[in-house]
Amino acid sequence: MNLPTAQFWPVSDYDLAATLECGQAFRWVRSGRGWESIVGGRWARVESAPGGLQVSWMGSDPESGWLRRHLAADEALEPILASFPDDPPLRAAVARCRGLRLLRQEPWECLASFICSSTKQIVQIRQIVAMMADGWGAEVAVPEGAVLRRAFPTPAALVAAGEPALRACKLGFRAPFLIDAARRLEDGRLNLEALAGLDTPAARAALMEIHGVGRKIADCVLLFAYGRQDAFPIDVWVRRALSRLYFPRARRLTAARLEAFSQGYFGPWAGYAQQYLFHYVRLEAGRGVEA
DNA sequence: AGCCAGGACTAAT
DNA sequence: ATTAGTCATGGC
Repeated sequence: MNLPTAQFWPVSDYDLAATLECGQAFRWVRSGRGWESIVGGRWARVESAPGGLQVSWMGSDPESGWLRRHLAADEALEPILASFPDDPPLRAAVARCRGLRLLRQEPWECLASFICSSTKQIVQIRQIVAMMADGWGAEVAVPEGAVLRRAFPTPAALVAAGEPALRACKLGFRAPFLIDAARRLEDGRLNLEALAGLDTPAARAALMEIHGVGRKIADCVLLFAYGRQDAFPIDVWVRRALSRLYFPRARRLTAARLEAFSQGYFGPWAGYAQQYLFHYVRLEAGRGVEA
């Protein structure tokens, strides 16, 4: 009954550590030699194995599409990497981060997490998300000894929790932003499912109606939850990467300049290229990836 | 101890 | 149309 289903997936070019700890998602936690998380309200675990991934999830349903989709395990990485511009920065990033995949996240969890992310370190974002799940996430079935046992809280649960309770989770000034987002989903002013049917600029504009969601956070959601490769989040690290690697002697780089460059230069998998650059410069910065 | 973090908003130039 | 100040909190 309360037993997980296990499968081996043959997959090449999959670096779990890079994928799960590169700051695109915040709920995958180490569990022995692998990682576990709650994905779409279901407990899951993944571990690297010779020639692929050893995965398990809670329940007896052998249907694994939801987990394959989340982990992007069916995506061929080779053509993606081959599409990158052949320049020194990306060659170095691919050499260092090969096997990094973009996950396909639940839109609400992704949106809520990145609302919490502004001027926070990745390790802190993980803590905040964990506290919110512990506080208001629904219990899910998990195997014995599991590290995680609660789903990410629903919008209604966070509205009910209220701003003071969210501030107690160290959200600070982001607490009212998160509640604004949750209310918009509750009353239908924002429909995350409908965003899938909009083009990227329209979907971005819809997300940016939320107080506390600007261009960068909107692009994170578009890329990490909707797979929009024309979304290119530029945070402090990517800004540094772009300016150092591609504009080494520009004195003053405006956001508009960097955005224009990122839109034209990186090709059909620009979002992927962005994450390779992000992870690469953080690794180079020295223990940039949190413990 | 001080600087910085996967920013965004508002008000003042 | 750009720029400065502000917001909260903690890792390093």
